Amino acid sequence: MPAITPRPMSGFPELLPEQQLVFNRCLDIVRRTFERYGFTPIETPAVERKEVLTSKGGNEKEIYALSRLAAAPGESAETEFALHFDLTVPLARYVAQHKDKLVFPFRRYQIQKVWRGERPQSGRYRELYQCDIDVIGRGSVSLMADAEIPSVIYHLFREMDIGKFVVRINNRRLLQGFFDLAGVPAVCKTDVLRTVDAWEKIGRDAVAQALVNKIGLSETIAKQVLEFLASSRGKSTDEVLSDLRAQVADAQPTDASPGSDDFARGVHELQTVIAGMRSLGVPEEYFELDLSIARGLDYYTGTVYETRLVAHPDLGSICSGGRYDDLASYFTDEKLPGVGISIGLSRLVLRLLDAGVLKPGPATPAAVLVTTMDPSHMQDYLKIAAELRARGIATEVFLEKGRLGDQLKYASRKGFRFALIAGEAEFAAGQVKVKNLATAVESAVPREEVAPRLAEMVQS
RNA sequence: GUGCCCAUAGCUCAAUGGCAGAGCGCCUGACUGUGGCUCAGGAGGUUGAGGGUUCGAGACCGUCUGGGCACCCCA
Repeated sequence: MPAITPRPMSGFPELLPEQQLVFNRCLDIVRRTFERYGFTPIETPAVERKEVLTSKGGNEKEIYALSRLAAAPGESAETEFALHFDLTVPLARYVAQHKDKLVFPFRRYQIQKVWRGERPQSGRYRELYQCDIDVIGRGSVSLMADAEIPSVIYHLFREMDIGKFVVRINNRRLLQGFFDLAGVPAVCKTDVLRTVDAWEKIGRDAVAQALVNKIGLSETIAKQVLEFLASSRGKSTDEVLSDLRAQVADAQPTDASPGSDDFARGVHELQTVIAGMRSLGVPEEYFELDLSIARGLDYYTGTVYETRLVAHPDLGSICSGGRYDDLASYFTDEKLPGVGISIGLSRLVLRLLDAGVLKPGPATPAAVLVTTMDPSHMQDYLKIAAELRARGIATEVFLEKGRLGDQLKYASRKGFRFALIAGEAEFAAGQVKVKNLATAVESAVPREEVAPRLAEMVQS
């Protein structure tokens, strides 16, 4: 009997090799796309000081702290560190700490695991990968950065081949301005945004009820808010924009409704960002102006994004973010505005594997298995493998003893595309047999041409 | 933290309170120079744990542990 029975740890996903390869391919696409837009990588420690992590009023119950298993007498096993639960807080600390050495606008990407001490459920993990990009300015950041972000997302998910998706976009300033104009009390605006954000989940009627009963809006104002938020449904982007411009013209700024400035500015921002997205090549059918997108987090001040898979709305938002006025107010007095987005890659890839949208392939990164039918020729097998690797062909040599049948079985189970077979007969003839494992077709190749020929075959 | 549901072989699941099983997977052989297919065989279980009811519990009852789902929050 073994001393310890291995058990899965709920919320800490781990993958089989064929799944891990799919996951890593997605990671590669994310990284390549980020770099194609000039985002530069950074990595921060898995832990931060507790004071840093709790600075934004993060939910302390969901933060894992670091402690030692034992402490010397009189010492505490506690440490001042805890695991980061997102990458935004560490980024804020990092930028504030290094701002005099960084070049602004600072465009960084960060792909790391984060930890959340919550009860796991489907698609909710306690350890997960986040992939973040942000553009951070000193004092200001161009609105065109807001347009670049959805372009990155578009190209990234297209390459990942995960089916049709829609980046939904809105502007918080516009919403805030509208709320002012509609007479929503200032203290309620955050609550209204949060409630509105649940529209998709609980439906229009429930939102209406919550606005009146929980937040205390008057029936009239609640109705006005709801009608506005729903007014983008089923309309083209340009229709919504022209409706909004008409409303800007109607809204006369008064002391009673100071929001008209914000409203007008929000509409203008949205318009500018959408024009930028179009120039960057985001097709019309992959984005959507949706006035009901609010995002629950309160630090967003302008553009906000959410991305959904059309065929899998149950996944929720697979990628979301927005613009904020001040990234690091807890760590520096200097104003550092920015815009960014975060992809929850663990949720995305694991759920897509589960749903069969992404299909696991081979359980090996190698394309070729060199079989070793005749151990007395082991040195030849190793040389062939070295030649293949020198040409960049991922190659494994079957190093154990085994019948050829067993070696081919190993090859097909692991999903190699080609097996090289050579025994006494082939060596005598100066040849090597290349077997395509999918088609079972074998071809004899002169020994010295093996590497170039396979390079071609692996390509196609 | 609150509520609901679940726990039998590696996986998916059967078994009226009466001998713990099937399919898939895995291993071996048919096959010492050819994988997938087929056939034959094999391994694998303290029925999550420990109590109670009973002549008898995988099943019924309560306790613990683990897991899933919803709320909360968010990726």
